[in-house]
Amino acid sequence: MKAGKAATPVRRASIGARRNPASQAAILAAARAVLAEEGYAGFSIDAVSRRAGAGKPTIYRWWKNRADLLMEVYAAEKAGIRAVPSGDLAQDLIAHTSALWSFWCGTPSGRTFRALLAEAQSDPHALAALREKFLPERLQDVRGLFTAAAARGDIPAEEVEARLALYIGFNWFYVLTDQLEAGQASIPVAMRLIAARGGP
Amino acid sequence: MKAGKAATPVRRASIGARRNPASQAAILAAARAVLAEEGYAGFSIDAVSRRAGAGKPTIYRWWKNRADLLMEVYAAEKAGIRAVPSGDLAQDLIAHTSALWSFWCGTPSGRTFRALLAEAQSDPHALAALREKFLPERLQDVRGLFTAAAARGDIPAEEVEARLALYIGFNWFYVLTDQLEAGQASIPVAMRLIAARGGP
DNA sequence: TAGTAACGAAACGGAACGTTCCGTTATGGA
DNA sequence: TCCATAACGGAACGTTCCGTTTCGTTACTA
Repeated sequence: MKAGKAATPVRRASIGARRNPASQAAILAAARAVLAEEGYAGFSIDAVSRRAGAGKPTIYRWWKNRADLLMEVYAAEKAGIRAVPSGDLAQDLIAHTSALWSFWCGTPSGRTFRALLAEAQSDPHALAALREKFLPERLQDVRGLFTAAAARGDIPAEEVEARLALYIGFNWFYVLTDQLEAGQASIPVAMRLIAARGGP
Repeated sequence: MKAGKAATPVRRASIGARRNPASQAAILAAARAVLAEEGYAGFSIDAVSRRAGAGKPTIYRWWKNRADLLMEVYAAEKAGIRAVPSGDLAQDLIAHTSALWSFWCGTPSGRTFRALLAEAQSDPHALAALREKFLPERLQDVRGLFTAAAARGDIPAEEVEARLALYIGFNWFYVLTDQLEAGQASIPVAMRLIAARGGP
């Protein structure tokens, strides 16, 4: 058996004068598989095309570039990590971070996310999409934790942005250096600092 | 005049059976210029080779790959940002961060650093070099700020790693999203949180 | 003086990009 | 019922870049 051959070498013929959702699904699954097995280094449109048994034009019919495809691969996996404020910001942040890191380690999503950040460094359009669409959507929940804490008076409202930046950066540092496993002990300490009350 | 033509189209002939330091310097300067003008997207060995008037084998004679060259470009610029603990961790961090962001904005180094992080996402060797050599060297000073604060008893010694991670990530988030200009207001707030005393 | 090795230039094979053709397929409007 | 339409997979396009090899030239070094 050839290494890397998918369980779905099925080709999909045309279904007429409209796009075939089965092709979109097959391409997404193939992209996910390639990222899981090869990482960003092995992620190419050609590789995804071969793996999916799909033509490259079909890929570009659904997504306008690599970054676009990567974002949808990530979004398709980002399952049920919801964050509902409990009244204790530090505990909420610890729980959410643990869940996020498990998600990043237990699925191809950590690699997908790293690929996404890398892609944004060479493609200005990808960076804009990351900043203006992807991140706001993905950070909606965790931002809610901070605004809820500010509404309770636990943290100053004008410090939400800085604390959110601390939170995001903390996660990025560990995922980008591939140190999620070793860094778990830092989570509670860091989250308590981010969630610290303002005044003395 | 052609856009992007350097001020040094000088070719350097052989100086005998030994490597010519002038070639190394010209290549570094060309790499810096390409990164400044084109960013990571336009940074290729071919582009640097053309710009420097040097052959590609000469580049690979001095550096073993792109990441290696990028790291030296960064190191060659990282001039005199020294951090000496003053006795107030928060103030030290604020001062150091302001200097770092000015350095990243006022030179090609911000772009170089982004390129370096991107490169490390697709090249395992680059990631290892980043983690085990580049970062420890670059972070020596700022780590010293934290250990000095711990020695004074201002922060717990066992929290140095987590606080350092918060610090690094904070900077990475703003540089990777190209938001250094807009994010300056967050610096004092974030640094005070990172430097907060432990106990109540 | 003969040997050696770096120099710039050019070309290599391989991979990937994003696009363009091709013949096939099946829908949906006339 | 028929036919224009458009997506399908596949192949090939031209371009760019990688890292390496080959070449004639240059000038130290032993």
